[in-house]
Amino acid sequence: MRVAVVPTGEGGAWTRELAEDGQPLGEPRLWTDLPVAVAAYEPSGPRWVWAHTMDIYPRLLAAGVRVERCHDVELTETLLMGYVGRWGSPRSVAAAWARLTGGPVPPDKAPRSRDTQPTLFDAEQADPLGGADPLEVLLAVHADQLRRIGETALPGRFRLLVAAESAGALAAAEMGHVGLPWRADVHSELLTEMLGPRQAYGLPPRKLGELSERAALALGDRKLHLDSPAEVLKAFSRAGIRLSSTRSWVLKEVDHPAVPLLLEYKELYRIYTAHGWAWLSAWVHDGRFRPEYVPGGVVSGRWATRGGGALQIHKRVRRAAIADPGWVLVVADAGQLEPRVLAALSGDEKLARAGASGDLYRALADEAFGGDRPRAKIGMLAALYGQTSGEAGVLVAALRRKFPRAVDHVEKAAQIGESGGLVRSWLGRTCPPATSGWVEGGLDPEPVEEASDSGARNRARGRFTRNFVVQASAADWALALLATLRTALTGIGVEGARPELVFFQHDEVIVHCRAEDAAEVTAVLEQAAETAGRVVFGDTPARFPLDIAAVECYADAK
DNA sequence: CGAACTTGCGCC
DNA sequence: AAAGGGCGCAAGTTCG
Repeated sequence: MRVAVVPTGEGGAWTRELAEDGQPLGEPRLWTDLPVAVAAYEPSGPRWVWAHTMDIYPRLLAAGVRVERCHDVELTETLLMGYVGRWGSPRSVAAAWARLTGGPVPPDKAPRSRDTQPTLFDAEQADPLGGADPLEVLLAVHADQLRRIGETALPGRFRLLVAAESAGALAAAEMGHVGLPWRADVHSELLTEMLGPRQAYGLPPRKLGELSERAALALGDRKLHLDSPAEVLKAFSRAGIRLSSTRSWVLKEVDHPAVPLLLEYKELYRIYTAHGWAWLSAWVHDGRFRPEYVPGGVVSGRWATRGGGALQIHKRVRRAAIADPGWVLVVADAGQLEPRVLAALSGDEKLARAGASGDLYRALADEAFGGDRPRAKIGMLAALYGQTSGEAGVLVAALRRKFPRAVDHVEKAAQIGESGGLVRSWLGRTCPPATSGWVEGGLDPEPVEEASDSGARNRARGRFTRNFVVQASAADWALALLATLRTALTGIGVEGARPELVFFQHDEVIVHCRAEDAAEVTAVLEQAAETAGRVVFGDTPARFPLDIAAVECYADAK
């Protein structure tokens, strides 16, 4: 059964039971309390149909209510509009309703920020519906979505995509709610160790000051401002060294006494600004780092975050992610995921078998690169990213001789992109069109470019679509893993001390659990990875094993 | 003055 | 001649 739910704006909710095809089964029901309504239905295992998980579910979690399944209408609308090449069209329920009824399509609101708490269908939103009943509108849009899903080329896969995307949104809200265990005291000590003690507001820590002073002196300008690339370039040029940029890989090639100082400064400065004390006080509270995940925030289906930079936690500060006493972090990452996904996508059984041996790059090296593993890896990544410079082109050619199906698959995706076409992930997530922005009713005209520029742009587009098919299909798999996992974990441990999913980053998950539950969690993880592979890719010889480590500290996992 | 863009780095 | 995908973030820089 499905149950549609619309918050009333005064803390209550309207609900209505639906059949699997979206047709209403009973009459609308008014509840004075949203969490009570949801908690009442949840034991019967419904799929909740609601506008936007990240609006509703955090409120439920705050009230202690967890749900198993949902259909997120906004995320689904985004997938469906993307499927027909209308990426960037407004995705709200009101917009979908307007398209359905031929009314004027309201633009989406600006992205929700952390400190606003908008309610869908509140006063501000009531207008776009033109007085229509919000529950009726939700029902109509949902039923229409089910119809449109049925009309896609591969409805079974698209249904799975919608379910996985929606389950991912549930997981995102749950992870934002529970947070990654984070020891602020350990983090602060770490910073002091690396940077020197924290200074008064605005002043850089001692070690940064010393480094920048020494680097500036070495470049012969005591007042040189290292944070300004332009100034640094000028200083090097005065020393007779012309640089294309101040990127660290460029600097590494230069023999000058200021270079090692500058490189060390850059690394420490990075940690200071991105993961320093300011980050700590903004994002870590009560022993947990609580980022705001944005499911579907990346066109490829990867998540984004809004603040906190949860998907870019610097390796050196992972030392502060420490399990609660008596608990452990079970860290699992899908090693070599993208080449394995490519094997499944392309039906390249030979590549799949290479992956089945464990270390895919090792097997690749033995098969096609005379045992040279580093070259095998570069060749594979070059094929995935479209790199042709240096040695890469030769390595891709070598790869292609032994694994033609896999390499041809990404080459084909690149060709489609270069000629202006769209590509899709395995489950049907579609890449955005080449032009920068779709506006409702037509393409945004772009200024005419020089012929040479358009060639470069087409090739860039080809690299994008080439990578999209693999990255987005890997995201399909990762979402299926997450969906399987969050359900499977509820059966482990004891009430009040269940394992909790605390982190997800593209191809890696962290489960926080009691030490005595770690073995069971590990088994469930392995099983979930297996299930995700089978559910998403069906009958394929490709394997998607997880590297799993149960550790007290995140930094010890790798 | 803030907005919008650029640079360079971190993660995958 | 060169040709590496996706992001977020913070500081610097430029623009209105």
